[in-house]
Amino acid sequence: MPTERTSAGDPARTLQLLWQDSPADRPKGPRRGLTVAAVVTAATGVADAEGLDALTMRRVAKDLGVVPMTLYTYVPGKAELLDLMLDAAYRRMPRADTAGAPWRDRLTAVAEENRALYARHPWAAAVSTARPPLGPGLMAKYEHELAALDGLGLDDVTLDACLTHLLTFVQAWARAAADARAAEQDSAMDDRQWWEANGPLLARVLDEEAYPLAVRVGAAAGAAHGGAYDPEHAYTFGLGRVLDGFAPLIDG
Amino acid sequence: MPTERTSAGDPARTLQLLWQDSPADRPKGPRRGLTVAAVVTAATGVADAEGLDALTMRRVAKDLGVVPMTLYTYVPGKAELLDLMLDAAYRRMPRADTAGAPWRDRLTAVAEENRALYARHPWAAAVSTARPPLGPGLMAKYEHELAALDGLGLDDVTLDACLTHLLTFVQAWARAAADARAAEQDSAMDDRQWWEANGPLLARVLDEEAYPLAVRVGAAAGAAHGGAYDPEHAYTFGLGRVLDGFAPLIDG
DNA sequence: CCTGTACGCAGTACATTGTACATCGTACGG
DNA sequence: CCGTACGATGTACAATGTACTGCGTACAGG
Repeated sequence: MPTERTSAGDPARTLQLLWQDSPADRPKGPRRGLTVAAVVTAATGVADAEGLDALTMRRVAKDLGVVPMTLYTYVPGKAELLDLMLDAAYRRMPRADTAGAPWRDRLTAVAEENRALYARHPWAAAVSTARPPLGPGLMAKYEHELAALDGLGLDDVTLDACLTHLLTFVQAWARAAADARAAEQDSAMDDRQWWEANGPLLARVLDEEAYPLAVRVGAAAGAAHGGAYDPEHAYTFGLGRVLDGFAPLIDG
Repeated sequence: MPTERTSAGDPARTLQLLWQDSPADRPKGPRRGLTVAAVVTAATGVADAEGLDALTMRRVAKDLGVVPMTLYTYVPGKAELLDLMLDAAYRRMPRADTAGAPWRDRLTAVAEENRALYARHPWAAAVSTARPPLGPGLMAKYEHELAALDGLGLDDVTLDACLTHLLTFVQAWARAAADARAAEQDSAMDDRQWWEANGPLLARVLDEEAYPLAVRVGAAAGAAHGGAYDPEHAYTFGLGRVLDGFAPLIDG
């Protein structure tokens, strides 16, 4: 099961698809029953509703009423389809204009936009973008987010590093939240039930003398969040730390 | 391809394996040719050398000179095997004693220990620990890392949140670094070659008027790191931001 | 109008995965 | 000395991405 990754296909073909470089309709042959956009939309629908694991070529084809192999006349393969899905998702992101606002508000807005992206498309958090899909969606997103950090006195390299750091935090958080939801679904146990199932067993082997801090802090954290992982708290706390981490660079 | 996840199996059985609750040898039947530890070691070796994708039950069995199904007499399934692998890796982590050192040094040491873990076991970064393997390795790790943050005036809930934030950063960084390496291997192109392949094609469609910041900052960042993603810089910069983010909470 | 050809669509097929199931053989307790 | 419990084996299945092979369609040139 390879990790899902963008830009795993042929660069030229992928870029052509991303920028729709060839609107030149082929006159020969039977009429096309679908469009690339329709395939991307269907695939996104599957991934949104049932996760990346459920995103199979067979499933997308079924939703479109065609046989699996038909998809391959629109898209070179699953890797390129993922690129198209992600760039399209980027393209659809709302981009609030926060020009003139304090920098913390501007960066908070960027974080929120990304959080909303992952809320709408949880699968997007799981995709590795070591080599991003170089499409119009990513470009618009990058330009917009750089603007939120521009003019604060940071040099370009630091500016890029700050943006990467912020986006890495939001993505890591989204992954953790999605993983928690997935674990809950797969095990048919919520966090509380899971701890209730493990706690007594763990207590039998766990030497409280050996792990005093773990027991004390673990209990406190568990009690504070109702015994469960609390994504909301992790996000709020983490974003605060990230912004405080930027302050020395920006405020001087 | 489900996301790799810990604690996906039966809690009771998993905990028993993790804590080796039943050293009671069964007298009946043929002698056991292997041990659970041998299976875990072999599996870790495969994952270390060739990544999680290459970690298949067949492959581990082959390395051990047995038929795939034999593994199932030692381990309930692949999910539990992953738990054992991860907890064992946690158990083997060196834990430096930094008592008395300044808090930044102590947290830097924790970060370094985790970075070393992911350097030795890149697959560990990819495993979701939404529900961690509750074994002796994790407990020792948790206790040790809490100690690095204890006594700084943080309440227990904040202490736990800070540790989570730090570990999330290191893991996210390790994932990015591993993804970059994997992309390089799979595509047989390093970052520079990839950009050389995509750059000219991208230039044809990319309107520089439309994305001035992206072009400017992208060029600057690319030039600074030799045209490639620079994990070392991302780690150093990111860890600095994380620690600066804690400063207001700790230094007051 | 007619026909050749290029191309969209469909069906079959294969390698790879985790693991359920049934079978076989071993070696200790009585 | 032998029954039985249990470890090891081999076969089998469902799901996946996608290569390959046809089949039929519909436009271009005559």
